[in-house]
Amino acid sequence: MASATIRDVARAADVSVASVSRVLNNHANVHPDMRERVRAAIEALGYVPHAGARSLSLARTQAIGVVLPDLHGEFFSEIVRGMDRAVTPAGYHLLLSNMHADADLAAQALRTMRGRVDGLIVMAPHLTADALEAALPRELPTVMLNTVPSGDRAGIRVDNAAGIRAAVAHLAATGRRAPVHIAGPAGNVDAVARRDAFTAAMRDYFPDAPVEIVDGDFFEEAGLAAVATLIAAGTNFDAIVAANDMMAFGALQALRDAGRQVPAQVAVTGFDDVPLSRYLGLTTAHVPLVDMGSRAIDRLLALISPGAKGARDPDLIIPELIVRRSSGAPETF
Amino acid sequence: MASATIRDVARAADVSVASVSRVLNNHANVHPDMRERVRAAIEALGYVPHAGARSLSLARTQAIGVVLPDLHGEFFSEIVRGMDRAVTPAGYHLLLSNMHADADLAAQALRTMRGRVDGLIVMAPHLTADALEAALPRELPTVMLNTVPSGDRAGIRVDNAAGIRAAVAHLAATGRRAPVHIAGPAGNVDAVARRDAFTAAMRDYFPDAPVEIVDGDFFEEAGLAAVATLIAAGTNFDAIVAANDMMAFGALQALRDAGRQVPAQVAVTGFDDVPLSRYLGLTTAHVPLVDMGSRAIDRLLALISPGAKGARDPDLIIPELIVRRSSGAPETF
DNA sequence: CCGAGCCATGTAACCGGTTACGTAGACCTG
DNA sequence: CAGGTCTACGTAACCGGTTACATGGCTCGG
Repeated sequence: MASATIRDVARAADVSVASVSRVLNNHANVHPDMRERVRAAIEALGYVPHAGARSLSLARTQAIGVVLPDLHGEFFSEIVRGMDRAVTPAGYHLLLSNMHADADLAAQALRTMRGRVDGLIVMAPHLTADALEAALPRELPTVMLNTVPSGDRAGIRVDNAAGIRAAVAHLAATGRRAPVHIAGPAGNVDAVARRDAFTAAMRDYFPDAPVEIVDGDFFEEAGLAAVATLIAAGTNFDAIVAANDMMAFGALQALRDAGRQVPAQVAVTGFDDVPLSRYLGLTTAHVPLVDMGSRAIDRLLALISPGAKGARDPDLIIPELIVRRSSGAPETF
Repeated sequence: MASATIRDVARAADVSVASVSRVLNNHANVHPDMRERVRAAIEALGYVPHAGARSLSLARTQAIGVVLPDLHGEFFSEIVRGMDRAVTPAGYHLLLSNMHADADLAAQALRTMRGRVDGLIVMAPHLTADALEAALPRELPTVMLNTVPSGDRAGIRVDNAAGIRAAVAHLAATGRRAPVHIAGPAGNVDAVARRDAFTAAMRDYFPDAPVEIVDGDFFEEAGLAAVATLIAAGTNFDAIVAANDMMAFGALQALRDAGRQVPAQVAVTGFDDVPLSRYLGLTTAHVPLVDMGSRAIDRLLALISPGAKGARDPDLIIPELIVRRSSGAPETF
């Protein structure tokens, strides 16, 4: 009861496999009679071409690999959604794979993509350029998302510094005195860039205030813990610049639990603008996540087939600060 | 500059391709010397096995296909996350594909999976059993998620009736008088089941109240529109049972905009318990989305390789009502 | 010292498609 | 009517792996 192959069809229609293939792929110079015979045989046998075999022969899989740190949280799902949007109309599929923190496992994950996909989208904010370059297959078109630029690879990145700077500027403009930063994990490029940007922006906008930074890990719980730490230490602060939205949510909750009014006593800002932020009224640096996903795919497809690639989107995405009620804007939701 | 093949490695190590293959797959009876020679050649050439070719030969792709209506909203991302969790440790990949509403396109999407994946997870609450059965490849192990049961296919489903009934019972127990339902799209199995369940539950818990149902489509905007409709029509209601969370969110917003107090004047319940619900304090029928994804994969993997399949999870998931502040519980968030 | 048995390895067929090349016949042209 | 084109189709090689089977050398028991 194994599936019919192209040879079965050829036999049933009493023609050669080449002819069946020609019919399948709408080649020119096929006699209508034969086309009909083949069509009938295909129908009768319920034949469906074997994509794997086709890929091997054509050296094109019509699939593109997506390698992400993990699928946790809205951040990644939004990006994947954007990719899916762009990939489907182009007739490609998305092959998901998550890349673990460990560099060796990451390399492993990338290797298994060989012969499975036509191109790669890699998001590895937690790997060093060297580790990544060592792991990336040289021959595969690749687009990097929010990853240290490596060699001459194509990439799309968010201007972390601009986002943080906008948040700090906004806090200064609205009369805050002592912002603190909840940072992301140490090994993460984005986290580091945001942390550094915070320090720099503080020098510019709050030259007299001390630069207070609490460590976090991009998860909600870290936001909770950070606020607890600040309060326990008696730190003086009236604004929190979280390195991402999830930690900002944790901070909001902790502040509420501690009885501190937001935004009256403390303003809170995030980074990314995941969908949740709109609902919770979080001021945040908006990153067009869905768009980033689509763009990455578009770039990759252009790389794969250098035909009609349209206008090329910029490599650097400048986040725009969306002011919501967590930083004192009038209630809008 | 094309990638090295196994024959290149064989030539470089001066052995046969069979031997290289044996080394690659850790077969028994390979002399250590040869193993070393081959290893060296692999290293020198930077050889990486071609997964596509391997798949063709072994008739196993180590990939499983996931066919979803679309990737919009947290509902699907959570499920995919669960799948990803389960699939990675098993050494499989996830191949995403979205299935359009149109039955022909859906069939098309399913066909292109042939020879690409070892099994299929199909979520098609919007297709009829016939259309689906016609489109599904017969030879491919398949698990259906929230889809009309078709033939003898394995499937995992949510007990829609139980979820709605629990919500209605809760509203009755907390003294509500006139609940209304915001239904999902007409062609959707889940939506229909929930709608019917609402009617049935109303008969049991509110025998004297009229059964009021407004049409929706599972999107947030429909929730907004539904409330607008109800208010415009002057309908008397003090509770809203939305067919899913997103519409409940829309309803919450519309109620707030209209100046109606939640939960004092109107209670609101949802269905699914997407992550957002916890943040917004929405009472809802909790569906273990991540879990459902993992389970579906586990079931499928068991189907693919009938070895040590462990305890089999139940096919029917009974949602548990999580009471939050939207229906009058004390504020917990 | 011979044959059985085992070990390490090579040869070649196979997985299921695509396609370069060859060819037989139809048609045209001078 | 010979020779050239064009059309429709078949033969077989190829994509890059895996593996059944064959083979040659070794060890060992009788």
